[in-house]
Amino acid sequence: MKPPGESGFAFPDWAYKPESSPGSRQIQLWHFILELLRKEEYQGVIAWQGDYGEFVIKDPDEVARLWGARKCKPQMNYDKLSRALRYYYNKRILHKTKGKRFTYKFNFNKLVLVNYPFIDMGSAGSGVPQSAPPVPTGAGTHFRFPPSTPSDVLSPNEELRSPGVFSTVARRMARGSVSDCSDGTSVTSEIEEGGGGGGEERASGGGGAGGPSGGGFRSILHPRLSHESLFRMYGGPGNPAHPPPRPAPAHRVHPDPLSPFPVSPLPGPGGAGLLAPPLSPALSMTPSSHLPYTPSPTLSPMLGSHFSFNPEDMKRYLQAHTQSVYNYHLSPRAFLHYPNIVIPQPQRPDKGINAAAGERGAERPGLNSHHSALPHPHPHPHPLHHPLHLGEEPPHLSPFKFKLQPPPLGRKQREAQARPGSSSSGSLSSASGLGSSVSFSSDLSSASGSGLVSSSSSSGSLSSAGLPKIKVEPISDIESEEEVEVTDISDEEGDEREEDFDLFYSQQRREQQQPNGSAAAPPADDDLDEDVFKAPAPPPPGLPPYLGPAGEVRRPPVLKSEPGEPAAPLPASPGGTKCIPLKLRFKRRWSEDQRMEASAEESDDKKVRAEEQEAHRGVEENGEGESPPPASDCPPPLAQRRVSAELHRATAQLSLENNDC
DNA sequence: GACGGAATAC
DNA sequence: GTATTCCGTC
Repeated sequence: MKPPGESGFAFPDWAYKPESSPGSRQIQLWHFILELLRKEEYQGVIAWQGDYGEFVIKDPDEVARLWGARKCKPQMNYDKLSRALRYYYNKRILHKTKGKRFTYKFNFNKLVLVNYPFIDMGSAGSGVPQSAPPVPTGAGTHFRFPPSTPSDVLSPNEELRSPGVFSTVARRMARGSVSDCSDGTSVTSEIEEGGGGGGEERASGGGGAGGPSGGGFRSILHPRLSHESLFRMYGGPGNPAHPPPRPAPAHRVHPDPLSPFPVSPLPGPGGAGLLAPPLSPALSMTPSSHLPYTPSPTLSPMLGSHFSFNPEDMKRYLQAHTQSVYNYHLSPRAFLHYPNIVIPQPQRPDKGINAAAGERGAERPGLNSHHSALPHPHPHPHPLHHPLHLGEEPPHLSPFKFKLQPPPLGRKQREAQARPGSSSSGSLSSASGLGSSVSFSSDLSSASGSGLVSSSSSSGSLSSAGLPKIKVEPISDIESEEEVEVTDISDEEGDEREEDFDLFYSQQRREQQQPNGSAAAPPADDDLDEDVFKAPAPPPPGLPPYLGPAGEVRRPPVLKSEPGEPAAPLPASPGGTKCIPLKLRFKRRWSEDQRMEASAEESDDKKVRAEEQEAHRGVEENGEGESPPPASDCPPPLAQRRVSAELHRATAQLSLENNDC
């Protein structure tokens, strides 16, 4: 009905996109496996089995042969293929089901996050019970991982038998799966991009199955896509097939309207049904330990049916997983890859975040304490978690300031504070390291996006990726919970987890433990983090605080609790006995001035920021002239002039004062 | 059968 | 980076 480009995309493009598998220009083995798995004709050689995500290779040789054919490796055999599969263990894409021959299991967690970085989980503030209802996949059940369209989801009837769920492209791919090198491969590699090719629907495809979908996946693949794209793609819960690009929807940010869930993130008592999304086996793949959740087959209408890469499913899946993942110590790092991922924001004003909830280990199954795992450390209603849009974001669309959130606490701090019950008083609301950590990561992006991070004179590193220099690793221990049967990745996992936590916490600690931090505070002592979190590090000496007057913005209210004024170590009063460094004095003064001005003028953010930057620039020059200013925006002449004047005045004054010391 | 190191190809 | 190939080990 529709041109391939727009019609059902069933099989996510990324599965075949080179970009999705760096280093590999062809279909990846796991893609291939999935492909076979979903095709009835191959049920005889490979099929889903047992647990969710678990499959068995009934005919290793045949599978190998097929794989070999696809890859033009006639010499392929199960031994080799299995080697390849084993490599997936490390990547956590797969693991072996021990004790069962030729039986492996997908780790969809990994797959999803890795391949759906664009998925916005913002609406996930809602509460998807982390305990996803298991999908009863009886033997032979169709667990359609990849191929599925919204229509599938919406029409359970069809789902179980429509092989046609494959999009045209997918189908072609499918064909390719069995084709020999002669043409299959080439076709494969070509069409994937095209999407424009004619549609040859082979299997029962025909009309409905491939049904309309919300635009191509392709379009949203870009890691830096904005919410618009995302939501456009989703088409909103109500209308999955929403093709028309909406003009910069105002609700793009965590639009409740788009949330498939009720306003309240909390699964009301017994409200489970509502909260139970058609989760994929993915979740249950790691049912293990932490989640003594009770399977409730009745939860979702589609539950038993299938899980697919359908955006809806994926979204739900991710949301759910996000929740669970936090409880299970998902590595924040995983999210660092994807600034666009907006972690669910509980935004629940109430709350005492017993965040510790999110704490490792002790999970209360049915509970939603996990929400508190993602608390917004800031009281502000501000959607600080605004995903990074970098330059792409029209100014008018970004009514939010980007603020860096308190960096993560260090391990010690964490232990001290985030401990169970983590007194940590409301202040570090965060308690829940993870939640914050995540938001932190996204904030990082923001910061960098604002040009506040890159600084270092350097090239346009900013533009290149828009991402802060964060050392990211492909690993995503999304799975802190491994099944018993899972292969041994335990140690590595644990370590990573630790690390991840540290990453986050140490950042916070840095900020928190350095009352005297703002001005001086080079990354100081934080062990392992430095190399990982380059960007968020406290504003380098030469850099202006993120925004706003130094005194205000820099230190998040939550941290404010004690003696920790930025310039803290120094007497609050200018006339203090101590000798305040020129720089600091200036800063303070400047802040004051700014504040006054601000109140008087209500100048907008941008301006202030610019001014501030200017100011600091001035400081640098006057003072120790440390690092070059972020070659960023050019402040409005007006402001600049004013700033300049102000600067001079203040500087002079300060100089005088300084002499007293 | 399963695992994983090492070298290598792409 | 993702396989493929070999191969030794359990």
